[in-house]
Amino acid sequence: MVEVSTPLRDTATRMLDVAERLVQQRGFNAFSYADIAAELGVTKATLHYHFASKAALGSAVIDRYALRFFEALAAIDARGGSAEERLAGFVDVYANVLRDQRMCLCGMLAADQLTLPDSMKAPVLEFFDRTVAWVASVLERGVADGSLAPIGSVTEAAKTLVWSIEGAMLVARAYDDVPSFERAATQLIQALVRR
Amino acid sequence: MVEVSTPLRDTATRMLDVAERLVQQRGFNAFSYADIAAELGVTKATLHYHFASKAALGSAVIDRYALRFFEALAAIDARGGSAEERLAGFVDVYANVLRDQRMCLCGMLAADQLTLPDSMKAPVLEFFDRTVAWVASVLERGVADGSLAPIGSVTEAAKTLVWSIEGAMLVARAYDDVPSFERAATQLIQALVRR
DNA sequence: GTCTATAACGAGATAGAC
DNA sequence: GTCTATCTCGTTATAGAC
Repeated sequence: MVEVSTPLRDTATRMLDVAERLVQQRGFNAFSYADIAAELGVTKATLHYHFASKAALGSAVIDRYALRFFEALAAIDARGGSAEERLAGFVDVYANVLRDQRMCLCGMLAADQLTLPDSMKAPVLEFFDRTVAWVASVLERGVADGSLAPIGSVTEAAKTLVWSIEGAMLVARAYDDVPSFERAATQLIQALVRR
Repeated sequence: MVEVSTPLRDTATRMLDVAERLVQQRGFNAFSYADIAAELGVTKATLHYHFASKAALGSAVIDRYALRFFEALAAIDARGGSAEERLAGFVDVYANVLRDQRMCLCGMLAADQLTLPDSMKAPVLEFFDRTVAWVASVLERGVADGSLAPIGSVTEAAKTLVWSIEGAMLVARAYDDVPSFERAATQLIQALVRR
């Protein structure tokens, strides 16, 4: 029997929710335990019980974000569709984050890279490695069926697309201009389509 | 007669130098007056004499950075050359910043946008507006002589290029991988070349 | 123009009661 | 699991001597 009096999300989970949003909106160095505590209506000491240090909290935020992100990419694959449709789905994952006035978590952490706790540095790069690998797999499919014609190697083209989308997201968010992000992303994909 | 005993750069200028580098490397929220004071061998109080607040310092950093950046773009124009050559020169400006392990100042501040002092927010967006306008002028030239064939409008293509280069720079810096930045930028430009 | 000294506050983190 | 209370340190900023 499920305990019905259990809150929908426990404190640790709600803490991750708030921390994730604050990192995406403000960066790792521009939020504090006090910010989260105020929002959740608990004390800072409570938060330290769940995540002893800010570094531990940050690592947990990355882990959960990456888990969900790559689940979303797997869902795109599961849906099937052409390479071009999959790339559109990929862009839509980013657009949905941006609509929430958030930057990609790892794009934000890339900006903070030099000041991050050591334990957080590698996971950020792994996120990009895996993302580029997924996009490369989509480009492979498009090259195989003749629908896509990237300029350099598939891996280089994937890297260019992912890194570029991060930049479009970064600047579009500063303008609070989601449509411009979508136009830029569409242009980047069109550059890969055989014409 | 020039005063020869004058230091090569006065304190205010050296302060701007250090602050600029720290913003580009660490972000606006991850450096302090104490960091600059330690590096220059003066006290924090001395720094507050030159720039009363961190917001004033930040604004001065943006102003000087923008001045130099658009001088560099003007120099590219003065040199003449094809649209493609001018875009290569544009990318080289960014690559030289990246070689110093720095992010574009305004790209970094775009990440910090939500937490910036109000006085710094508009200048960051103006930097991007002006940069896109310059790139658009180069694309116009390329379209006019038939060497370039951007996918959408010239302005949209310029926006895509500038925002994408910011992202390539952001992620490449996290990897400390300048060659990958240059390959990505080359691909972005190639996508604009008539083939 | 630079200094010493300090104010006023917020950060991350811990001890120990409940 | 959450609280109160506290520690230590770093932050921006100012007053006033030199």
